[in-house]
Amino acid sequence: MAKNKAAPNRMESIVALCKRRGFIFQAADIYSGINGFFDYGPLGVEMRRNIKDAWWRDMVHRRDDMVGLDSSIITHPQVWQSSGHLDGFSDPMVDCKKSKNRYRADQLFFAKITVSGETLGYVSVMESETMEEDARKAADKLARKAGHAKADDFTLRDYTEADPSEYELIPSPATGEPGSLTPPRDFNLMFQTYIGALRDENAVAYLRPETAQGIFINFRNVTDSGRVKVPFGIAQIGKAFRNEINPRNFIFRSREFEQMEIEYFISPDEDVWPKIHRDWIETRLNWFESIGLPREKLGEDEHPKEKLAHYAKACTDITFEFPFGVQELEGIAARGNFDLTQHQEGSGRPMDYFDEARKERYVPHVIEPSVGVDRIFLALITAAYEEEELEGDKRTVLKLHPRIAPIKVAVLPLVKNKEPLVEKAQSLYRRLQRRWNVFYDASGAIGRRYRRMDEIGTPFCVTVDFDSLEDGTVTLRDRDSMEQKRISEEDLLVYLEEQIDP
RNA sequence: GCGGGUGUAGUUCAGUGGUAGAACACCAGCCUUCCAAGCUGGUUACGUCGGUUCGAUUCCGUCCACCCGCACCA
Repeated sequence: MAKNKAAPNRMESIVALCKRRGFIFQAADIYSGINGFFDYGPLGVEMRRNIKDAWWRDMVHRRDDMVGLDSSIITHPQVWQSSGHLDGFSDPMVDCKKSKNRYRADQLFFAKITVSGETLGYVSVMESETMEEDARKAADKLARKAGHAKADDFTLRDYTEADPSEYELIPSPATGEPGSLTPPRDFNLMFQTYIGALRDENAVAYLRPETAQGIFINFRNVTDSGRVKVPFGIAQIGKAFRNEINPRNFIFRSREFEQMEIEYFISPDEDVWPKIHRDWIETRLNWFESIGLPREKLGEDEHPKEKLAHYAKACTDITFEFPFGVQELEGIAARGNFDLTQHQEGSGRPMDYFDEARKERYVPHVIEPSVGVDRIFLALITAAYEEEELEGDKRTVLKLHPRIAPIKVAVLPLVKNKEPLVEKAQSLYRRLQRRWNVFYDASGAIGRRYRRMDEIGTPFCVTVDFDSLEDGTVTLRDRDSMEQKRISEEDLLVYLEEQIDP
């Protein structure tokens, strides 16, 4: 993972641009901010919508085998019990302040060592096959130091069972010295909340850490109410929340983010999933390319078998070369029928599907393409950002795809103190505004206005000048090439439609 | 969460134990017949709380946030 030396500066410039032009703000920055949360400004919200709309249109509307869903954010706790998130997301951790090592508290074992009832101290070992012997050796060593042959028998307990008074006395496995271990701290990655006005412990619920489970728990609702037939997919766009231990890299890893997930249900035959898995990888790569991510910055990272969850058949990440390194953009997992089976057991409701063609029942398997809106946003904006040198002049430009750009067209009267120009420009502006998010700007020199639009990624500028009053043509200026051509209003509309709504 | 660094207009930077200036940006007006640079005027800042002090943006501490490493990332 080669790191670009200029990367930090590039990231800083992009973050500054996002703030300056109203794409992304630090959340609650008037109160000095809140770590891991972001607010999207007037341009950011447009771009976000464009990403989601493009995804929904291409993955749902333009396919025959997909339907949508919007499930609730606050979710029944049993959903997370069944899915495994409740257990998997809440490991208490212990830090050694001296060695800077971090341990899972339930994997760190300790014992109080005594000889004839007299306390000598504590020993600690990491969970392993030989931990009993290791602890015995350490205990006897402690005993010999104190002039005894052998320590009393002892029982190992894990660190979560330690009494708070013992934290100071248990040695760190790294240093062998006590006093450097912190109390076990819960790293519960799910946001907890309470349903109802009273804080009743029985009313605990969770903000979803992923949208996918909302799809699984509605599987029967969708198959019972729609006319879907395997293979088919359910798509969902929505916010998800994770208590990331350390959010980093701007919006790349944040605590509140938005996912676009698909659960694509397929037959359980073993020869089926590899091809469909592969198809989805290709579909998604092509989609990324279609919205303006350069192919050479996209990559595939296939998880090795031994790193997969026990139920998973395969998982391939689509990666992207961010300024801070190559990172995961989308995960495409073949999850077998683990989730439906879990919910079938957890809820007691059948999750099987009757395949009319095959005249048999089965619990479908699933391919899960899962991507973050915010990560796509960051990928797009970092890929689009350019600082160009133009004959001693500098131009900052966001080369965003017209489909993604927050403002599609700027309408500019060449000068603003000539009434007929302003009138004509405004009427064109009103006309385009019915269709797209467009912008009218009359202030300042024309070149300055072009550059302002470059910086926020507006792909087209249309300038109304004195010839426009004579023959009805306008100047169309292209953001990337900076070239201009004259075009009639009617041709302009056709051209813009082709470019903006492919 | 640990270690290091940082925190002054929107941005990039000055500066001082006696409460601050610039450039660019932005807004208004004038000018302007196609690529940021004209004229006039204007808005905007010492992250937070506390301590020391007659007085703190400045010194000290706390918290918050950001950046860089490490760890973490089901």
